[in-house]
Amino acid sequence: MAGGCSVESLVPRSFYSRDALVVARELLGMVLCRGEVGLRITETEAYRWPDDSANHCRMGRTARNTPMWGPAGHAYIYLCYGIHHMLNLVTGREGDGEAVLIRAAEPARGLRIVRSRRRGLSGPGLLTGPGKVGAALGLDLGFNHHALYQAGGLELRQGTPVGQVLVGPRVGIAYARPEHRDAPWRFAVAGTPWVSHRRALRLDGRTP
DNA sequence: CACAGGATCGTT
DNA sequence: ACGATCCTGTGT
Repeated sequence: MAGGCSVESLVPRSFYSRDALVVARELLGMVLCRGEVGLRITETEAYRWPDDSANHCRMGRTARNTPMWGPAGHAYIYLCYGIHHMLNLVTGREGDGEAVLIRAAEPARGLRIVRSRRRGLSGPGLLTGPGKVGAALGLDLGFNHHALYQAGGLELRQGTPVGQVLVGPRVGIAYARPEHRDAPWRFAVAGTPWVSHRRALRLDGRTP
């Protein structure tokens, strides 16, 4: 009906069925759509399997992390600090516990609605942070397990190519083992203010 | 710009 | 108890 996002093609299921590191990088520039709102992804983090002590799946299967063990292309959403709904996209092979966290985006469509869901704010502070992205999309736990490759509800659509890519360590995982805490598994679009914790990022050696 | 503290609740 | 966080207030 009202979905002006549909001019871009849906990202197919096969896109997600690869290593979280590959998917995290390629998600940059793609557009998350829900109703009138479209958000162009500018920052992601990969949570890998099996060797990642920062992963919610590190302790094995629990009620919360159930979606991460399922098929790729579905949403894993969890409540952080009792307040924020964090959006992850499940990646890899079914039975692996891996996903990509969407950490930041820039508004592509529906800025009015985004601002209304974000206290009327303007500028990069609107969408630079995973809790902010969840709020801007109006997400809650009802979107857990949702298939992003199907039209309707929450969708991922093809966007515009990105230029150079920034890489750096993931945020908020000080508890992880050093080799995982310091691993450059965070990715961001270079040259845009719509990215969080930019200080810890550097230009990636091998960018197009 | 940097840092401290509170909010708030499902998960472990 | 503790978060893959955010916002506000205070100080440089």
